[in-house]
Amino acid sequence: MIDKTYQPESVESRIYREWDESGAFKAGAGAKPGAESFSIVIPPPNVTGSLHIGHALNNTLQDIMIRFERMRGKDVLWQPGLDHAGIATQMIVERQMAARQEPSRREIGREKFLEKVWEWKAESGGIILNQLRRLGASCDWSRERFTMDEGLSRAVLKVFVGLYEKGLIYRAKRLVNWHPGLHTAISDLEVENIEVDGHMWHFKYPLAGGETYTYVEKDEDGNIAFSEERDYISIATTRPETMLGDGAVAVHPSDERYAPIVGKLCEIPVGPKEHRRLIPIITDEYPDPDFGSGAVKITGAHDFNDYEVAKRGHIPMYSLMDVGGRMRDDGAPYEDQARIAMRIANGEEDFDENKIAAMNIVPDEYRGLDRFEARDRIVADIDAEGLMIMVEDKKIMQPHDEKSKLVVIEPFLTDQWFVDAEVLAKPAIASVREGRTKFVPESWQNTYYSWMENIRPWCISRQLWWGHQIPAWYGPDGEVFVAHDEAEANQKAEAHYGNAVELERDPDVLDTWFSSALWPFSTLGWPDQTDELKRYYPTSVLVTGFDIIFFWVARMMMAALEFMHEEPFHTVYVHALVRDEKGAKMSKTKGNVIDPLKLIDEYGADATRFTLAAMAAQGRDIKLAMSRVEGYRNFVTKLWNAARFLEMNGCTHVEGFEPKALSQPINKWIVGSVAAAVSAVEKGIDEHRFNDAASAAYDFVWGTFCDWFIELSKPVLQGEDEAAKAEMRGTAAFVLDQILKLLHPFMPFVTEELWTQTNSAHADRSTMLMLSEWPDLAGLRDEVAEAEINWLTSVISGIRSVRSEVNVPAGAKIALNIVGANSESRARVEAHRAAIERLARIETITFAESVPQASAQLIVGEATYAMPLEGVIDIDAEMARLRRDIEKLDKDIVQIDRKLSNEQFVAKAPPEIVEEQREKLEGLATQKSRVEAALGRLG
RNA sequence: GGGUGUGUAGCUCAGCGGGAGAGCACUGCCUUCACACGGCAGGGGUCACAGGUUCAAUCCCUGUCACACCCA
Repeated sequence: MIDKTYQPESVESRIYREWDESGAFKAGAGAKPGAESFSIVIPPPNVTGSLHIGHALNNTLQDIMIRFERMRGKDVLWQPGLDHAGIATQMIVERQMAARQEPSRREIGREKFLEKVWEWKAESGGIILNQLRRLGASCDWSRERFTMDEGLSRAVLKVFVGLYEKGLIYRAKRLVNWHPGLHTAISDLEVENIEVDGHMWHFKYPLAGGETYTYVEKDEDGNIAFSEERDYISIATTRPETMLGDGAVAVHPSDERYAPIVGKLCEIPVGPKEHRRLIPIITDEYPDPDFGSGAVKITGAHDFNDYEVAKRGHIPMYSLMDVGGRMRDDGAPYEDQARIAMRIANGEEDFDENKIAAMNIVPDEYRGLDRFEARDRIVADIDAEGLMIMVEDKKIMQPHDEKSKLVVIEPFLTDQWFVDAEVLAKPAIASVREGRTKFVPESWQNTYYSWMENIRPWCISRQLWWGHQIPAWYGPDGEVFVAHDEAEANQKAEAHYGNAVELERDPDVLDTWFSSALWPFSTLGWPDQTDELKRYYPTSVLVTGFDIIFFWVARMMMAALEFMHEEPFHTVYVHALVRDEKGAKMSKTKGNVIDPLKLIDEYGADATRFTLAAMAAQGRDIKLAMSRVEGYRNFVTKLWNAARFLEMNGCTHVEGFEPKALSQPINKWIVGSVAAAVSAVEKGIDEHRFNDAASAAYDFVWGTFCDWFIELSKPVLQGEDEAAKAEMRGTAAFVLDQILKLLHPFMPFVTEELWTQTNSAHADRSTMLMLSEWPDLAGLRDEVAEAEINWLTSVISGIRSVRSEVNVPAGAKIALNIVGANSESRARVEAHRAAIERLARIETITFAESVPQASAQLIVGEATYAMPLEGVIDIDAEMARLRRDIEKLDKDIVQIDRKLSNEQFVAKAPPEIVEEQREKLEGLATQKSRVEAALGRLG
């Protein structure tokens, strides 16, 4: 006996365990012999992560496709796993060590520290994978992979060495984004520019030797608007502390205001007076003459734009800060260094990158200060000297670390490893251009192109310990040997030097995304040519949010094309971002996060999944409203109760049930309808229109099966005709089975539970629902039966509507007189007499010659359905109702009439459209005359 | 500043060249033997605004306004 109510919390974990223990999640489970493969690699969640609503959506959609294709008999693999999240994980473990007052990682050393990280991973890492289980995700857990696994690490090594040997990975001193809190480089993508309140300071940079010039500003017509003698050039900056590292002042070559002083020297107005550095005034295309004073300071080591200018102009790039963002406190005293810098500025001394890097030109009084404290001191010192022109309050874009959004990122000149992404991007762009990989919705390809076409070198080294250590060894003279392991490096070194030397391995690790980029093939065993690689690569579809198109999708495309020579997936389905009800992005700080686990606790995993699927319309964000979740929870209950009804009415499976051999129109109609619903769901999932698929299933189950079929079945099931009863019971059981299959990809738990509970003598329960075959119901549509049931539902709805509008008490049974019915309608009435009586609350049905006095009247087709309601009926209300009907019909008639009397329409519109309109007009006119006649009988 | 997307019922959203739809909310009626997490019936919209293309525009084009996101 099916329980009175469905309790998701008591069912879900048990069913999940049963699936798992039976091996139903395993790659290829349920596949038909020789089936084509269908594979998805999960976007590997972060090992430190926990399930948020975006994951819930992402994985629900994947699971829908996976379960659907598995039931269709394909050879399915859903590959799960985790990435190692270099920065986040290392931070968590370090924080934990600090909290326990244990020695720091530097004190215990790299090896011991990594042991601790692995311990942490074993204990508390990957919580999210268990949370995915609660959602019902049917991944092949036996194949779980981790980016730091031995196998995946081998893939990383092979890719690194391979790219290095092709010259696509190189080491260079470049300006990178530096995280002063973590002391590591990060990639461009890990930086978020945030608008903050800042200042723009305007300073005087005095000309060398007290020289002067006439500064002239002209208006648009070329007339002199302003003119004065100056002994300085005005420079504006938002980061005064970087002035210390200026290598030049640049103006635009066309800027006439500064033409007299180009090539001269000016003084950086900070530091001990007697040793102030002089820097040249140069021209470059970069300064915008209309912005500020038109002159900009060039600090190559601390600004990305300046870096380019400095490279072009061979301007020295002085590094000012240490790895923690403090002003440098190393090297020789300022006085010595400034002297050398002066000779360089005067062209008296040559310089190279390394020589400049070794110099510390921070004046002694600022050394060791935090960058922001140094800023305050420098501003105060310049102001005290009277060289500050003004300070503006200004909104400035400040780079922050993308994760915490708290630490200000500094451009920092260091030696790092880079991938030459430009070369790798070319084939990856072509793959999408030429349609081998498609984005759904298509518009996301533009995002992909714009990123890929302007791609910059990818900084892949991180100054961390947790991650894949870079396979590069340095000889005593700094010569680099990139190799798969130390032995190979030693061989290479020996070949290079002619004798064995001591090598030192690069201490840095690779960006986590470097290993994630290999995910679609490294998880399948590459670099080994495994059976799985052959079966499941390339994967079928990648499901992801737009926010990692750059981080991940683009990089997987590049890596796969380079090493597999084939795209990693045919389709990239980009799903929506889940927002709160008001459309705001969910964030912990705003406190508007919806925890999917709480949703599952409260409404069940099925309702949670169904909601996400039903709202996953392409190209639009999801604003998640609780009322929707509640609505779909009700849907789960509805299904449950429908199954209970069938059970209570003996609707069990019939041996050898054949849906094509039914005799009763209701049964023919419902099997045809479920077939249509199955097609609609298939189409929706195939086209990644999950909301269409979900609503097709919902509408059929609730609106057709429950609201009509079950109601229409009651008179039969409770009647005397045993043959009709038997056919209906078999049909009902059959249709319920189809419904369970149809809904299973969306609502796996409740459907699996009902599949078990509706087991009976002749039911096909040879497998669990999860591994059962997807319905094949071709050829079940029956238009004759459909027309008949449509007629029946129109008559019943019509009568109900009339009753309600003329205020017939809901419980009152009334008489029905049918006038003017043709033989078809008469036959239909006879066939469905019991249903009409029951569902429309009719006492007796009779065929009459004329409409009785004081009747409410309904027109369906050619016949009039009269309800004599002498004494009960409100004649005025009935007349008003009929007049309203006529008015409505009139409005439609006028509209179509206008169309048809337009010669242009008749001449130019397609003939079938014109014909359709004519037929519609005719139908409306007939209907109108009948309603008018009905009205006439009352008046 | 550049780009992308979105403005449709009170709310959340489908539809996207030929009759304006769903869920929730709302109104009325119904404790009818699957389900009140229910049933039946109903009200509610110049489809942001202004032009244009078309026989025909919520849908295509242009512009305006508003909002959101991405990139500088």
